[in-house]
Amino acid sequence: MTTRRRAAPDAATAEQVSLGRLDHYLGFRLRRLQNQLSKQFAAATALHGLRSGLFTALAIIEANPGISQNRLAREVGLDKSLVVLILDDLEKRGWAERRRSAADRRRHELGLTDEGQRMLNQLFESLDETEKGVFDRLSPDEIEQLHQLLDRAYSLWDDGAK
Amino acid sequence: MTTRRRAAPDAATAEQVSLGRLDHYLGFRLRRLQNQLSKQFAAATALHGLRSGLFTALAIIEANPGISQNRLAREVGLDKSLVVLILDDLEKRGWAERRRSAADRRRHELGLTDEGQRMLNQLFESLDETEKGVFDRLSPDEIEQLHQLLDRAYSLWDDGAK
DNA sequence: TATTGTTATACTCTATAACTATA
DNA sequence: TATAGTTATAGAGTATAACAATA
Repeated sequence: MTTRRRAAPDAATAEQVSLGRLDHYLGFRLRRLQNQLSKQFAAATALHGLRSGLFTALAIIEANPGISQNRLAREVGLDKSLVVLILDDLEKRGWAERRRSAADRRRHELGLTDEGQRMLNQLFESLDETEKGVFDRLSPDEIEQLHQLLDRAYSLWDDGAK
Repeated sequence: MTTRRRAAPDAATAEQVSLGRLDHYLGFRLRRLQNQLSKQFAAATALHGLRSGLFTALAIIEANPGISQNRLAREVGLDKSLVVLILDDLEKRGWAERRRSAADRRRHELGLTDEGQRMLNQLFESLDETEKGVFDRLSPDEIEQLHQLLDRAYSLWDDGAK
């Protein structure tokens, strides 16, 4: 087991701080790595000042043109009232549009503008570079392994709830 | 590649929503899995109403008895003013104590109470069960693989910053 | 009556800066 | 002058409930 950051058991006064039992949990390592990744991505896209959830919303709309705000909310795991704010933001930027549905006039059908599509492509490029940087030390095989392990671990809990 | 949640490309009206390009990024899978994990853990410990950062702080104090608030802050990646609130909370619960340092009277030396130690043990048991549940489908070998891959990917960015 | 989107409200989380007491 | 801890404030992020329009 790798213990790079591990110091002596009670080295509170020394330079290194021990992680103790935390170091043996996947949850901790998952969070730690994901934090690094999202900080890197936020830094790479800082000039746009993207609010949280905005990038994901953009990507889901791209993959599901015409999706309603309600379904989008469920998919990103946010309340529909939050999605209203995200859509307000996206429309203000000119990256997405609400179109009243002809079939069900309560709904909005969501879509990207050309500008939004260009931005999304650009954001995915930033994400590509970020991930390339962070996962530098892993071989393509190992990255694929990681994908599969994460996917299998998650699929158990895909209960469609919330 | 596993595509369990993948629907037809533009199936906005069908039951399944496509994740589109997101599905090909480790950042997305990391976040998704980590969300599940932390929701499960929060649910398992809901009766205590633990504020965010409290569990981690407790674990770091256990592993580094006598640590200062400043070092704790750096280790958990929060501002020292946040750590004040967490310590207030921990003391109110009777789980941790601040003791004025004799060597440097500006500092507090942090430590767990017996009650805090018992609680932490109990919380780690909950975490054990949570992880056991979530990573049910992975073999011990695969779990160890996951540990190592996550650890190696992270260590690149262990720059001690912030 | 139920659902989609909206608004209002409040609560948590976090960052920043100013303050105090010690060094 | 610098550091450890504290306080106050403000800004995000999020959840909840009430509401209007439509089904």
